[in-house]
Amino acid sequence: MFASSTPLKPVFFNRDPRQVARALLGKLLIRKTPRGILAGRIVETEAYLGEGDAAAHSAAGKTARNAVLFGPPGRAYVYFIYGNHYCLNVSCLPDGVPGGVLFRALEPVTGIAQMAKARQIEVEDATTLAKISFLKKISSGPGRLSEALGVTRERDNGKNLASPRSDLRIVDDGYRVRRVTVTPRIGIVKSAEQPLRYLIDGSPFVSGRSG
DNA sequence: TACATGATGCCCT
DNA sequence: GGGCATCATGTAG
Repeated sequence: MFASSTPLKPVFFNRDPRQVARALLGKLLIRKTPRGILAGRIVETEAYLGEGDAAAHSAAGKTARNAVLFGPPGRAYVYFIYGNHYCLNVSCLPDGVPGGVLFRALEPVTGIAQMAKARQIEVEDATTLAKISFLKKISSGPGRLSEALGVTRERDNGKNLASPRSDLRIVDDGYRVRRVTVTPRIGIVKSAEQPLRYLIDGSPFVSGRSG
């Protein structure tokens, strides 16, 4: 499966987070597990600029927690928040320059039953798997998609998402995004007015109530 | 060592 | 549309 897919190269991430956030829409985020492949199409992202962006974790300088954001591009930055949830980001820009993109929502593509199980969502019968209302519950939100793919800081922080050998990686399967919507970011206070949230226009799988 | 806070999601209304 | 669980991290003292 995904035989025609091309793994993204590290250079893909070696640029401004705004460019990366937009370019990541439509790509596949893939997790290899002993039980099978899990995959989702990226439909919503947010850019965090590092320097000059008060909302970014890197704003106050490099610490043990956020060191990945300051490292080489294409690495997973995972953090724990609100005592409940993990959030997955990817580092951008060259080694030494902070910046990243937060993955906010995926459209489930492969391993849907396994992802639903990880999310503790019940599958009543076979027809459930095709319902949009069901699919939307699996990975429409940063904490949700992390739980669906089993992403934790302990397992995945610092992992190279651009390596074909990695069990967590991003590939291009040739899907073309028709139209992109840009809005302010979600759930932040500082620098909340900047339009740095990117969505595939019309996708029912983005986070939030309306879609 | 203590404390405030947060790039959220769920449940209830 | 709003309350709340729950804890790692950073900063102040």
